[in-house]
Amino acid sequence: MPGRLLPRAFFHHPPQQVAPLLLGKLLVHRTPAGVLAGRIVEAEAYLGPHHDPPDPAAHAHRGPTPRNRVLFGPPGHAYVYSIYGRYFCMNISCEAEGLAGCVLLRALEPVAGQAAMAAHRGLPADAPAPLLTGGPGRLCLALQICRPSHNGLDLTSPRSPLQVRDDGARVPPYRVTPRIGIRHAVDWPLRFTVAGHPCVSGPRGRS
DNA sequence: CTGTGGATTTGCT
DNA sequence: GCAAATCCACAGG
Repeated sequence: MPGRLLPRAFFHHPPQQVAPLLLGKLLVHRTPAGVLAGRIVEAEAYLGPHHDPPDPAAHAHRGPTPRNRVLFGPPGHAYVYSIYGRYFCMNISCEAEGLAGCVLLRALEPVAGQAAMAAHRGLPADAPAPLLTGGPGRLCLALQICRPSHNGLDLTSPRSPLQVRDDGARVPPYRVTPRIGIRHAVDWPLRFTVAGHPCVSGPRGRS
């Protein structure tokens, strides 16, 4: 397994602070069939309901529900939810227990298990990387992350099949933009993208 | 290249 | 009932 497991303290901060630090880190999924891993190149922060002003785009903004309860638990856990009935998206809980900030992982650069990722996505083995993991729904399909199996997993446990690791790569130069695909707070600068990376989602990897 | 609509979970009004 | 942190297929220019 490449690199060092990120400790819980890494996530014990507000999401707008954690999100840019996640750029360049590895999301690693150990499966019975092999390791699937990608480097994070795009992430969005969603603020908890304690924040002033409240973040109307966050799932947690109306308080805990059966779906979002892991956001209100300790930091460093996976929050996986289904969207539009077809796809899954993955977040990492941040801040102290009771504070429901999180970071949505929106795009990865494939690092290990590319052929398996392509198969999971229903694409030929030599499909271009952006089609494998460029987008929040795509990366969950490629890495086989779904609800309920992965929802609530502790990403900082050495025994967890799903981890975030640091292989020593520096945080790359990045841009800050408004978040994608939301209808509220559309101008809040909470999206962090690796500058010019082809796997960043949106038209032509919109910066 | 652009735009449109379908698939069908979850939770709130 | 409907809106939502999406992706894909397909139509038209």
